[in-house]
Amino acid sequence: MPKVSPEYLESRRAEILDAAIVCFARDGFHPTTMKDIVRESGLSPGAIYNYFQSKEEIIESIAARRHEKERQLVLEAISKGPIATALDRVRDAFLDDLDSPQERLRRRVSVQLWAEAQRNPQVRKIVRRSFDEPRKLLSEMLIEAQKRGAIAQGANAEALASFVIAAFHGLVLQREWDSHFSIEPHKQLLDLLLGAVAGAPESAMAG
Amino acid sequence: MPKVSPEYLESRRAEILDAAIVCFARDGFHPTTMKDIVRESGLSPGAIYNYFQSKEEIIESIAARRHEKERQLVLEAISKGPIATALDRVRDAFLDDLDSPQERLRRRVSVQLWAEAQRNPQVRKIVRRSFDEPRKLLSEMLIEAQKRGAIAQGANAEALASFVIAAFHGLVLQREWDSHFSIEPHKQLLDLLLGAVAGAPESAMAG
Amino acid sequence: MPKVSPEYLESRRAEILDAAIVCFARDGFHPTTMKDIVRESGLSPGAIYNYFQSKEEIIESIAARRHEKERQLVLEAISKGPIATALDRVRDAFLDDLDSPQERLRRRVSVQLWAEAQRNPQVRKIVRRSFDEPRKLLSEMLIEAQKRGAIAQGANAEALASFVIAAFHGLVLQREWDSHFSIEPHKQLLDLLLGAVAGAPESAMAG
Amino acid sequence: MPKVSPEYLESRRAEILDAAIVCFARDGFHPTTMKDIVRESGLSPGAIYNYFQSKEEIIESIAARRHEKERQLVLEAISKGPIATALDRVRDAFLDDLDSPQERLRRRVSVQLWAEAQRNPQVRKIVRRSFDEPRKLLSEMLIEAQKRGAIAQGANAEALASFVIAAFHGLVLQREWDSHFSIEPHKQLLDLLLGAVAGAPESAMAG
DNA sequence: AATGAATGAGATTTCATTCAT
DNA sequence: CATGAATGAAATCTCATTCAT
Repeated sequence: MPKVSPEYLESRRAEILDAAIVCFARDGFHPTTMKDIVRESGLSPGAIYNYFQSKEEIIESIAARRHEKERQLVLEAISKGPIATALDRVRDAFLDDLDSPQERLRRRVSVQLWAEAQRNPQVRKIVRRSFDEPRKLLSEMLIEAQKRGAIAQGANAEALASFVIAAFHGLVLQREWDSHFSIEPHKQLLDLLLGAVAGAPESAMAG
Repeated sequence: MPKVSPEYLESRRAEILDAAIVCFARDGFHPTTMKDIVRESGLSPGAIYNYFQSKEEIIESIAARRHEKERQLVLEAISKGPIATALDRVRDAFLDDLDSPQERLRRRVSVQLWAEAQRNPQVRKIVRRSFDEPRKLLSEMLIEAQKRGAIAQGANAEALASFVIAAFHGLVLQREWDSHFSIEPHKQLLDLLLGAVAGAPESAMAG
Repeated sequence: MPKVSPEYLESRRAEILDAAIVCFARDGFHPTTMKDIVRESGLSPGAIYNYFQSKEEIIESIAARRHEKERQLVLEAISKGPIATALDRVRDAFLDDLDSPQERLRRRVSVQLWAEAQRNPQVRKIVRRSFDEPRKLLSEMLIEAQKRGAIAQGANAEALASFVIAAFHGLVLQREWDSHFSIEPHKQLLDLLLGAVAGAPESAMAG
Repeated sequence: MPKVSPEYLESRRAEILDAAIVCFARDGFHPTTMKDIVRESGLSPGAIYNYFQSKEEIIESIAARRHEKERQLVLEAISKGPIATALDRVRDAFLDDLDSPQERLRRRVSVQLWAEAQRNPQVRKIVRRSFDEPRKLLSEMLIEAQKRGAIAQGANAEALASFVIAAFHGLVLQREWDSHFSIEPHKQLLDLLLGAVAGAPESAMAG
């Protein structure tokens, strides 16, 4: 099976990552063995090592792909409509797929990545970026909103962006572990908070 | 030859758990070897196995201890002052020690536990409880506040409790991975949210 | 589709062997991978396997080629001049190229072959021949010299041939590993020995 | 099996090295698997790795032990008798055990070490020393002999030492691979050479 | 003839756990 | 109760070789 197209190679890489995600979501990075990934992917060990240098590199590639995916999600949500409702679109983009099985699988792996970031510097770098960049994008958007007067001048845009992201991450966890979880009430609370910020007196919001 | 006091036994167990936490916070559960724990604790492998049946049991004990600790934190915060300011006390109890090094160590292990819950049923049970019980305590308190009229009647107490906890969990992650993190602005946003809930019209809060 | 000249095939084989020698001289037979040889030769794995059935066959071909080369060296040195100075010519033929980089590369592979002969019967056969045949050639030459009276009658021609070869092999090793090595003094010692043998009383040389 | 004596540990190390030597002499370093060593030693893989960090370290330890052994052999031969016959004793010490099966095993491993020195820097260091140090010891002895007038003043002591060692190494190889090998004639040739050096005119021996 | 992706047996090493002392 | 050497199943990764194209 010689000289195949770059697209073929890329799709093989993706296949392997998808198989690995299934395994990692089930068992976590370390208890998952290469044999598990071999079984799930239907390839041979050697084939996998033709595409990735090590298990670590698979994990790091998943982290990178995940990060890129989220960045796109934010960027698209922001750009794909009137600026006034951008935050709503971001909110929906993230919260809505908390219920998609496919996405839950990936969110479980995100939780693994938060844990893995503690020991793997490469993963840590990507996880840091996955916190920093969305916060920056969101907070730029909020500053824009302030300029338009849609949000109180005194509001601390960066903190608000940060807080919204924190809430989202916390909800990811609850989606997994809290037996009473449902999305809708949290959306309303988020809106309530944003509404409150919109009208907040300066003193309440100083950074 | 045996015959030592139960207190001695308990303090030995605690020593081992403390040593394990140091290791787990650094490397995660699975990459940490029993040898690491042996080194950190200064005990021998045999000694450790006299107190715990397995590495899994150490992890589960840490999860249980952690859970119990948090439950106490909520209970104390609620009971140790006027009910009107209980939520403030809970908020402070949790947020303030996000900056204590000792506590950060333990929070890092909490992140590991979220990941581990995916594969270890025993840990999952404890993690579930650590989501459910605090939510229940908080939401009971909020319902109490509603009865007193301190919060709008229409507010969805359970969702609010849940949301506050989600935000806290998200902040634990940011404390670790976001390079711009500081607590204070988030406290203010939390207060803003609670203030908004207190005065919210029923329609905005229907569960 | 095949149909290429035997010369082409032979030159391809030689290319591969040359590339392999570079690798083997650097890393030894077993640590050298086929991938290394692929890289060094610029061919593909499949191409190499069209010329050799296995890595072992490459090693054995190198051994055979090496052996043949040395046999020629002795034969030429002996035949290319007056018999009286044949031994000098052999001596020079072998010692002089101990300083050629090309030849050092090949000598390094000879050392590998000595080691490999321990486990690979085919290589062992060739290595044995590479000890036996030159010894035989040399010793026949010495017997000739005895008949002419150039060497004492009592001299043990076979042992002397053997000893001269031993010294040469030892010098190959020293050339590689002894930091103080230089050829010239050893040539003189060899001459001194041969001179002594020429005039030795029978008693000193009985086989 | 806790807390055993350092002697016990040392003897276990030696056992492992002895088992490894048997395997290495049979198959060479790289084709020998850890499983082979496990089988030969009767220990478990884990046990072996309690004493050596890697297979490489086993090889290096064998090299070091071998080197030390030879150094002792030279030192003892030199010091254990009248200086006038020291060279004879060295000669005998080395040549005589070329026929001992135990020693042949070890010599086979020496050949492996010469090959291995090409790629393993640690082994190379030891092999270099095993060439340099004996040469130095021998040549100091020869210089002493010159001072006493037992050897011609003009003789190049260092080259002679070097040559004698080369011959010995070459004989190690022949012992293994030459089907006609026997020691005795070579001893006589060595003596003849030394005798010739003893009486050589200065011009023939200038370094 | 050439290519190079795929194979899969097998190599080295680790590590949770045991148990003789 | 403590020790730590020993165990051995299993993990990650390699690499000679094949074969569809």
